[in-house]
Amino acid sequence: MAYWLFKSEPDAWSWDQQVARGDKGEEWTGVRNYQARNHMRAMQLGDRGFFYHSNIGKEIVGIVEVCGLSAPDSTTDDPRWDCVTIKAVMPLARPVTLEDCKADERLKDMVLVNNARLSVQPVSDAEWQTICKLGGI
DNA sequence: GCCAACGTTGGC
DNA sequence: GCCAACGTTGGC
Repeated sequence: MAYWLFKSEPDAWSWDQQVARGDKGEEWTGVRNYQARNHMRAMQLGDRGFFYHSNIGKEIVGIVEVCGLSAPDSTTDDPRWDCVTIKAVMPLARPVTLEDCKADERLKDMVLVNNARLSVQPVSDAEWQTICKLGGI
């Protein structure tokens, strides 16, 4: 199983909204970046991801699961763009901030730390474990 | 609100 | 295929 990180501005789509969708999940529409799209195409059902609030909070707040494979993004007619569907699994007991990640030697290679602008990112097994621990899970 | 970093577009 | 211009993201 692979691990990922999904970024969202809570103004546009927040963790609370994601939780409210329940097991139906939510299509992760609106990604218009090839790298991010390619990550979504590589996702398998059951893959887990962190849910990160950008701009406001700048923290990882929860864990999501891929419950729908990459499919055409319904918000555009442009056939280049796909998206997966994700559902909330559980919140972190303690949010892990970007600052926390930058301060932790074990997380210095995280994409979140090094490539702020990529909205869908891979997370390594070790990084996943570290953040879960920091998050009180 | 600013601005650096980065990705995309489009003219050549 | 290059690269300048432009738009967007996101941390500060």
